[in-house]
Amino acid sequence: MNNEELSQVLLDRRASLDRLVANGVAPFAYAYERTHLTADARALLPDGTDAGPAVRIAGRFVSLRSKGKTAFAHVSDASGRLQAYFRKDDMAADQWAVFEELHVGDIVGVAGTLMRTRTGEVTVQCTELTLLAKTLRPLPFAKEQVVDGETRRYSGFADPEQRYRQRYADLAVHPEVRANFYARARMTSAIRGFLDGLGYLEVETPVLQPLYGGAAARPFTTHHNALDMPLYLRIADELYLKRLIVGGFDRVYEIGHDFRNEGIDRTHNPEFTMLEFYESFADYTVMMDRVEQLIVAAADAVRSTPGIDAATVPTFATPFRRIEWVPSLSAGLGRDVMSMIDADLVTAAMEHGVEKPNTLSRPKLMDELFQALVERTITTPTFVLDYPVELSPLAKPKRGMPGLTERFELFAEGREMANAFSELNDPIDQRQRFEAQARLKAAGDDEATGVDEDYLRAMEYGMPPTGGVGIGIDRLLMYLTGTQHIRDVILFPAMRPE
RNA sequence: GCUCCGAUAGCUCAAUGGUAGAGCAGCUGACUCUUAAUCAGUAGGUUGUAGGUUCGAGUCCUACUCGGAGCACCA
Repeated sequence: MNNEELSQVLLDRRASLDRLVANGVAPFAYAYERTHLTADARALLPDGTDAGPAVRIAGRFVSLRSKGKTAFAHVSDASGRLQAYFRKDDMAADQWAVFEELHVGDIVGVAGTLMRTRTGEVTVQCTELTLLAKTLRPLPFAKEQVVDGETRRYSGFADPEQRYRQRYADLAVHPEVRANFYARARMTSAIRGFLDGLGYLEVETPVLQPLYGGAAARPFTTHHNALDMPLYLRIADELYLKRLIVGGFDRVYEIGHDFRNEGIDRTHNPEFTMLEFYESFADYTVMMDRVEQLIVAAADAVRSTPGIDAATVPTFATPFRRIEWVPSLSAGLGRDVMSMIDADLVTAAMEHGVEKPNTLSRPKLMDELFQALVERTITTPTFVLDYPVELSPLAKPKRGMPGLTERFELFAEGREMANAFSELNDPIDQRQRFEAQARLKAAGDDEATGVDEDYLRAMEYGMPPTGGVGIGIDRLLMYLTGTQHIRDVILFPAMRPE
């Protein structure tokens, strides 16, 4: 890009850079030895004290108020922000000359002693200033004012498109956005700690798979050149994790990305983070306990994250409410769903706003009705138990209830939070389920999966009774932080190219 | 994929079909405890892209691009 294409503000920044270089200042430093994070430095000056020790802090100028021969700025780092005070008489002439070239957004090191201003704010009185990185493009910092304890922003960085496309700028100017991602890391760390504490082994399984399975979804396809074969990006981790159960790792989990080639909206990103965990010798009732404890641990981790409003994070009474799929759907319909003929289900589906019900299979119809009549009404965390076998090709049959499986889903705020079952470990039954799926696929259902012969071979070697759970990490964090858009919990959400 | 809404200065936003503006940021100057600092001055634009209507288009029409909301899809 030549200078004629740059806007005036960008040209001004480059001119400032040129002046610094002409005066022998290196505008992009290699390192800075800081002694304190800003939050730790502030803690060195307790209430009632007006003078403190020398500190060296480093960060970005997020505000700058020049009064001629003095100036105040706020320096922001990962821990927060701290005011710095610059006074011409306290600084070497060449240092003051550097200061006069600085802009909001510049990254600096500030060395000086802690003081308290007339208005009571803890401040570093700068004696040595080091430019660490010159900003050549203005960051859209908002003016801020604290009114009644609340920070009000004026003319901030508000365009959602630009905030997602330039997440670096969004993060740089919005500490509360950074807080969401600190919360995300703390949450996954707490989940790992919880599972590790139970003796689970964290593993990694293939993302590129010759067959996709473990869920009903359209996959992304790709091609391996050397092998000259199609590969699919996984839609679930499930079938590989259960191969590991066969292999003798009796408690395994994976946190990783799944990929589904579907629409993008408030709750869907084409790649998203899934937690799956499998436990030998456990059935789905054990897994309900695990899920309850895991979600409580995740919520505690989010609640304790600095910058997160703890009052907005849900608290939970355990055990969670438990309802059964068939009776709750029958209650919603006002009649026994299992005795309804298909035509009656179509009629009921139309009454409840299901689109084109006559194109749907019986299990899909029932599922649509369940979503409309039951799922959307669930607010507090609730386990829904025992789904029809047609909807659950990988789950064990329900003991004493033909046609149902030992499966539960956890719902909260109308959204699915977890899906789990007593895993099917009978290879003969599993083959029949796969073949039913293969018939659906042959009939044009591109979400149905085929027969995974290798998985069946593994199961034939003997798979212990196993309980398994899948939890969407992004949606769990959305629920715990009260965010409405999945883009707010994913650092770089999918966007069309600019 | 469908419907509606939107795109104007670095940022946030104005502008009956009739000379494209403001605040902040920038630049120049004043100001040695400020905090949306203040004050004075100044500069900054192919109005998302391409066509069309019109004496004249930021504004009206068409198509396209990108985004938002909703719908569809997503067990």
